[in-house]
Amino acid sequence: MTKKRSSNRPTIADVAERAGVSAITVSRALREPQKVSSELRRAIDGAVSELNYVPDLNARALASSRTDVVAVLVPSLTQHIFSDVVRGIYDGLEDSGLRIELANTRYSAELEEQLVFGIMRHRPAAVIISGTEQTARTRKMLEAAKCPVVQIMDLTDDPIQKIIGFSHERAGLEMTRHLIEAGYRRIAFFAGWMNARSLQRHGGYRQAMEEAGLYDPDLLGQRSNDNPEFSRGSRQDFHQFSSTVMGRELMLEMLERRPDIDAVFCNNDVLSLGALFACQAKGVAVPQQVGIAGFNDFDFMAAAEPPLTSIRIHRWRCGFEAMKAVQGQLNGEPVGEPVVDLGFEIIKRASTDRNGEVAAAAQEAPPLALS
Amino acid sequence: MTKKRSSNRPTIADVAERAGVSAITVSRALREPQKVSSELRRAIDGAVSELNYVPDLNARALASSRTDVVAVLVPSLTQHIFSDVVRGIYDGLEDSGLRIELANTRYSAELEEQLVFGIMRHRPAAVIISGTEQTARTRKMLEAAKCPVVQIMDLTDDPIQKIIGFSHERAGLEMTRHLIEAGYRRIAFFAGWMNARSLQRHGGYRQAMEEAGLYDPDLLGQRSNDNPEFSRGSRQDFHQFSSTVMGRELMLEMLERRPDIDAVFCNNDVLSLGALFACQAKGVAVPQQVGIAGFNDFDFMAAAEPPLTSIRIHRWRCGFEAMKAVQGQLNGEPVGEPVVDLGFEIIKRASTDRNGEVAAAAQEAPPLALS
DNA sequence: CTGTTAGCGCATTCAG
DNA sequence: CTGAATGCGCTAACAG
Repeated sequence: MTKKRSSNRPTIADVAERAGVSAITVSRALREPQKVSSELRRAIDGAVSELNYVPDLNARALASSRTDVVAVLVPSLTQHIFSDVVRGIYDGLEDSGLRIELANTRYSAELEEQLVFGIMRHRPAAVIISGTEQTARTRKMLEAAKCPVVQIMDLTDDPIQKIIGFSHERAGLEMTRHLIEAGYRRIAFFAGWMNARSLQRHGGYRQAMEEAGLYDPDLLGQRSNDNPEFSRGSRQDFHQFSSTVMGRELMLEMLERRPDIDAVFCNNDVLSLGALFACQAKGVAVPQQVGIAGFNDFDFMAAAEPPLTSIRIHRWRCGFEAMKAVQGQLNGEPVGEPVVDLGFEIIKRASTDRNGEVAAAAQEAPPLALS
Repeated sequence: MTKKRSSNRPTIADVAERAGVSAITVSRALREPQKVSSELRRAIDGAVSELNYVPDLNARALASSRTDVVAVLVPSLTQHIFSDVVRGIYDGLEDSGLRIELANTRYSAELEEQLVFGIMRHRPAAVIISGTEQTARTRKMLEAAKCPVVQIMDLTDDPIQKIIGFSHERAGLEMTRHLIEAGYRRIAFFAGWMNARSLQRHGGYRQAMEEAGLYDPDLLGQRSNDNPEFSRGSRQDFHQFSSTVMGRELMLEMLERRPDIDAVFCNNDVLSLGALFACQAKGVAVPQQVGIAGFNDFDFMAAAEPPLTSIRIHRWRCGFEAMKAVQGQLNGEPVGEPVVDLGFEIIKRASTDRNGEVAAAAQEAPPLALS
């Protein structure tokens, strides 16, 4: 009878035999070297490299009912805001030996639920998930998972376990106040893709405008969300809805429809870039005739002509801290603060500098340091 | 004696008992429903949902020595070129039930080798990996893996199994020829982060320039690659090296050092955007005084003022096709063509339209009225 | 510090 | 179409 061993990869038993020890000693030498005498350790290491032994993590997962996979769910892979978050997560990995299973929820709570269900079958070591709009079933699965769960990129009083993010509403509020203080009055809001967080930002904008007696619902630039492309099967993603092209279109339309506007607050830097190009194309002076502000503070905002005002959010850090929180809990540390507010900063640049204050300062220290 | 069962999740045996069948029938009903009578299937489905049974994929992986994990390795998560590829890969997943383990190689072949080693311990169903610059050991591991391996985003005569991409050298060549045909002569090349593919693009540029007797090595704008930040532990990624800020800096430097240049071919659209802003800041007319071309054709290129010429590459499709190729092989289909060239398109826009052929009317607009 | 025993939960034979 | 026996490769729990 032939042995069942379909693959002829060496197993831990082969290593044990070769090193003249038992399998469990090999297992220990690999996972907790300090618990094995250096003599045996040397023999085992030798056998491992001679045999080219590679542990089977699936078997390990089954035997120990633990894995080294951290599941990460984000609504988009192409919006830099999330790719930066994901990069922060990866940078937080370092040499932890953990691995990332990344899932794309496409801003759909239903799809997210399906993905979480699939992920649970893997028994992940931890879950990092964006936002707070999980379905009831998703939340239940996550609560039942008995592993660290960290929500990111938003805030709530009622996190599943822990949430690390910032207030979109306050950010929208403060930026709008900045625009009002700068002297702008008819401030449009460009929405792009209206997800829950966009709505919060708009809520802040609305509050600030109402406080100042300036709110006008007509000053909203957006596209319908009722687009069949957003359905699950879509391959288009929704990325076209927060594109520079759309920012340009929205601005051209707004200049046509409401030529009296004197500023636009864009829900997304990418839109604000398009708005700037529209102004350039129409000969509209920024910031004198129209002020422009974005959201996220991507790198191009500082490089634009004129440099564009934005809200710097700590997206990289959000991912990084989430990963560190996961690792801490995996090491047995307590959960700590359930709500971590990373804050944000209003970065004032020339595009909203109607009175030339920033420009005056910039005379002394040019924004771009050349080599 | 207590049962070992640490977790009290239901197992396939519990379902079997409840449904009055054997475990293997449950297993089959779940994986190949058509091989089980509809009567039993109903009973099993009932038991599954009553018990809330969720199969343990780690056990399945161990028993079948197969997994549903596709490992994907890319050099960066934040450059849109790769986030678009990754999105294509995800869009290709559809309902295949496959999962993605995504790894970030940070443009380091050594890190890539370590990551591949780690991934192999998971016995992935397939591997999708960017480029052709794997180390010898990486290649060996991949060849030994006995699973589908697809390389992407480049071409080579000697793929590990299959490669899907396009020729960076030809793209560089054809864009440079376009610039020369448009009447430009002193054409600078902005490199940004000089990886293997950037070098190929530059090779194409150089060839075209030499053919025309125009090559001048002094017309290169780049930053040193010998930056310690690029080392493995870096949290900065190299993203600053292909940023809009850097494009602006490179252009300002070049205008200073070689005021005679009449065009720049940027290795990356993001750089070209910065170059455009630099021209605007200095009052340099695009495309009349200086032509600008990029690489990738990101969405903002069409929205810029003036719209920017670029090379459209099929990055989304590259990811999508790679995923489809993987699925095909997993379904037992042959590998097919080992080298799949997806090509590229030169997208000519106003920024290189020196003679006003593309958009005569669009250039009527008055010069930018910005400070 | 090291070894023995006994599974982890499922899928692969091969029978019926 | 269904089932019984067996082991995938590793590690937990105890013992020595």
